[in-house]
Amino acid sequence: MLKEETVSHNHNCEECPIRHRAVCARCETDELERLEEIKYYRSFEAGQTVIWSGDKMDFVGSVVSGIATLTQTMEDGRTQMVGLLLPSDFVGRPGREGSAYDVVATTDLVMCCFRKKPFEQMMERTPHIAQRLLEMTLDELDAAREWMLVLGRKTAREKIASLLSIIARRDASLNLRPTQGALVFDLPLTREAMADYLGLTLETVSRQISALKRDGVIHLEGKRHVTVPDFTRLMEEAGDDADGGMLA
Amino acid sequence: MLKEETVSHNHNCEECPIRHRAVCARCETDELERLEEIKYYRSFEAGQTVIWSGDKMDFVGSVVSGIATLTQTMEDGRTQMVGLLLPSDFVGRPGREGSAYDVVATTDLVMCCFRKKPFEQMMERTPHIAQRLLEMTLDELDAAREWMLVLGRKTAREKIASLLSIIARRDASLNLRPTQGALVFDLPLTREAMADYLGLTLETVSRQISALKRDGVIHLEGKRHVTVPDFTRLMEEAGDDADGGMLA
DNA sequence: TCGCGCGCTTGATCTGGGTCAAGGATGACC
DNA sequence: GGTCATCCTTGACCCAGATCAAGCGCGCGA
Repeated sequence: MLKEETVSHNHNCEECPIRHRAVCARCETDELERLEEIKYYRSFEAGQTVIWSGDKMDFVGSVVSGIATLTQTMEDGRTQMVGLLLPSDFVGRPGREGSAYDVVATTDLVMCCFRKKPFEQMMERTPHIAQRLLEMTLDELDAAREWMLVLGRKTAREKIASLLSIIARRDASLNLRPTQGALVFDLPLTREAMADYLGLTLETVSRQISALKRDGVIHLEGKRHVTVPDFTRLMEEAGDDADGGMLA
Repeated sequence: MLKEETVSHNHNCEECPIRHRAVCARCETDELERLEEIKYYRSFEAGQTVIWSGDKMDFVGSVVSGIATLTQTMEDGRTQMVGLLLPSDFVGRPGREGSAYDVVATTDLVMCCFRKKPFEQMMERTPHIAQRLLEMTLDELDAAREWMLVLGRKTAREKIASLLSIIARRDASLNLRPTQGALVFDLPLTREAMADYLGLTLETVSRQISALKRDGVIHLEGKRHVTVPDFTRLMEEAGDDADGGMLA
């Protein structure tokens, strides 16, 4: 099967693409040097599982490139995605042995990993890291709570529109593309993964995407390439205040 | 209308009932003394709003006694509860001006508050506070993600059972009541509040509670007083692994 | 003691999204 | 170029939970 590969040649932190957004964002040069000593890269192919729920995790790390998902599964197979990990997002929890979720690479994925023990020790000595991690965790908590509203109270159509607007927004902020005019991006998820994120079935996802296309809210090229001619319209379809800060 | 009251006589941190679970759990005596200088108590009556979403928050704090809820509301009135605040839980976010949610007291409530600015400054100088806050935030994130599974994938009956088991568990851990045998507790929420937590209507909540009663999973005295004769049975009804750690 | 309101229950009916089922498109590999 | 698998779409039907509606019971204020 697909074999995971540990990349040996260390990249330089200073020119890391996620340098300014990851856990290490606030670190000084000397702190970076110490981090560099305990870091290593790992690559995963699309579809590979990074960690299984319950497995012992001996590392924490950041997504450098690619996309991963955090999912929870019930005994009977029902699954719910509980997080979408984009570049700069943090994986793992200091101070906990096992992973609470399945982490799966949905695209080819590169992660910058730190061995957990040394990282935890560094955290104690390096407030910049703990501060940044707290800030990131609070942001994730906000995102999770926003998602609770989506899951609990929105219609299927609103759910799809919400997901599209989140992906569009994240994509735009990552690529620093100007927001005016049409937004264009690729869906990083299959219909099934979207369904798992939204608490729907893949059939409903497909139908609602078709409906949004029919109504001119989005435009599709192939199955994955999306154009949003009017972002405000999409926000309305999502049931959000149309003012919601475009610049995260 | 109900008037909020600022309690002036400061209680002593050392003998505070939430001393060992709140943000200050890790603080040394001297750190507590400094906290004590910037702290004050506020009381709210059942039904009062502590903060409105969007309002400027000039404090953060801990729930000392009573219960509050965190809710989000859409323009058309649909509302979703995104958090249940029990004694020792933290309210507010360092490093952010406004509140993202409505915070409402559902029972009479006492909070231990800190002015935000001084608290933020103390956090920088007192790693014990930041560490504890990170730990608590990570726990809340786990809870939010567990709730995403409930909202996205569980049936109405499973949702009710999940809520009951959470309340039972929290109640048991708070009151250090032994878990063996029947669990007994009072529901701190109206049917409507439960519906808002679970992404259901209050009618469905009522019907499912009646059904669980009819099936002997729970026993009701009045509308709020619940007896759970067999906790394992309740966990099964919730769709959870029956092993899920009883001792949080 | 009465009456009123709030929180709750229960019934009847409707409907959004799930389920089951049948293909269609695309791309990898032989 | 054909086969196969994966991902996606669309249709027909069904059901869990929403919606609409009526009424109960308890606590509180007059």
